[in-house]
Amino acid sequence: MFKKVLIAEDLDSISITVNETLKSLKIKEIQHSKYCDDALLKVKKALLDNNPFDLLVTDLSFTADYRKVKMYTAEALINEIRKIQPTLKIVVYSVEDKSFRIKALFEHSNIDAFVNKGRKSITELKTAVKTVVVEDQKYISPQLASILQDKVVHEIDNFDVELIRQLALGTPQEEIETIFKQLNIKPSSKSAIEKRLGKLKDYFKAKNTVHLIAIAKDMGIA
Amino acid sequence: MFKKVLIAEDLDSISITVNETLKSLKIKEIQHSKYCDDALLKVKKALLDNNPFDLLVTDLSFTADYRKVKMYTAEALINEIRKIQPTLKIVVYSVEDKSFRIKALFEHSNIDAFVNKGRKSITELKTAVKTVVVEDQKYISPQLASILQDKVVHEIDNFDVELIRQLALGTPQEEIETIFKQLNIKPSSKSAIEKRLGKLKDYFKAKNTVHLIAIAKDMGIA
DNA sequence: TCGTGTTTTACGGTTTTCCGTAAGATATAC
DNA sequence: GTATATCTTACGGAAAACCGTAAAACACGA
Repeated sequence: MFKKVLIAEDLDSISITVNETLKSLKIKEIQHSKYCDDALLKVKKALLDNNPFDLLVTDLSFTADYRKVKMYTAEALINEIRKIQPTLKIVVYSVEDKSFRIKALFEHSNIDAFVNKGRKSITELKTAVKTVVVEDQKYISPQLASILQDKVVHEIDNFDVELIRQLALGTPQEEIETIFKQLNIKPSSKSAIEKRLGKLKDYFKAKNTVHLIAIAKDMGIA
Repeated sequence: MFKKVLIAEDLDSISITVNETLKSLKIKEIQHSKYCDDALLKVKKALLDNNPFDLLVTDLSFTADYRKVKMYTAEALINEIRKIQPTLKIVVYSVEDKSFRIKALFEHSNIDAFVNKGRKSITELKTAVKTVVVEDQKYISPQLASILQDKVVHEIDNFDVELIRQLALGTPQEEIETIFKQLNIKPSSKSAIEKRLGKLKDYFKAKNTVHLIAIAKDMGIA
């Protein structure tokens, strides 16, 4: 089928099964990293050795532990990888079901597949790998397919995310104005912030700002 | 070692490994449920058959899918189980690391062990099972042991939790007053609510209410 | 029953947020 | 260059949240 695959997954109970699954697909060489930083190193090394990986199967979030690392999310890892090996096929295998994050993965990180860890995800994972590698097409778990059409998600941009992040940090709106001016984020006026906040509350049907942040937290924004 | 174990875990990629792990501990009978509702039925059935389970190994959160079920969390499942088989040994195996939720499991649901899904959790899981069954003692993953001493968590009571829950739902403070009166929660005056809110902000070092709710969400309250 | 301490409620003033309106700035088309 | 639409900022009043103080209610022992 194809030769060299890297698994990035911190949970031992999952990586064992993923490993077995890939073996069953007759993959010759399987490597494994428990940390994003490790994974990046392996991708680099393989490139230098002129024997690059064909596929990366990665989790989305990596828990922190005693080891000091730079990257804690697949988004960060993929960003780095795309700089050195933009064509590497990437399958994300995660429990995450927040539309915002998944949509961004396809649109900004250019991943090839997203498989939702679930009750029958091993079969899905096999299908995803085949779809990506053999058919050279994209794949997303059927139960999540609809979110790619989700309009709301499309309408949130970096400004919104940064605004929500600041609010969640407890920054009062007046201070956000000065912070935005410092960071050169436009618009930055108090009025513009209030206005955008109002729109966000509309989108998410939030009764007030507190409610909005609670919703955003649940969706994985901020 | 001991005979009959039930695994409640919705992710196939994990349940396979847990199953193998328990097998390696020479357990004779292993059953498995992908839904809380199923798990409860199996526990009931085993009791009726006069051949009850000795141990439950369960995940904490179960994802929703097309199937309509009553329970989505181990807390709900354990509550029901405790009514019919209060002495069943319970090991929770979860990625959850929110101090509030874990502490409540030990204090209110009377679980025997909590193992944090992580990079070396399979070994931990084995230790936990042995500790609980052979030594008849409690077990918690070492990296989480400190949270059981966490003072802050101790100081929040039901009133605080309900208050935080309402705020996260976007209920304005004035409405919370009437809701509390309806639910017969005391105190209920606007002033009392404001006062307690102020204390919570102190405890959690929150700059304002929005910040407080963001922190509470991170801790697993509400 | 009274006194004392604690909890709960009431009230008022200040700050922050909310929301509409309008003026100013910028971009685009003609 | 001018008209038109859109985006950004400015302003002001209303609502909500914030915070301190004091009165009222309650709890409990003497």
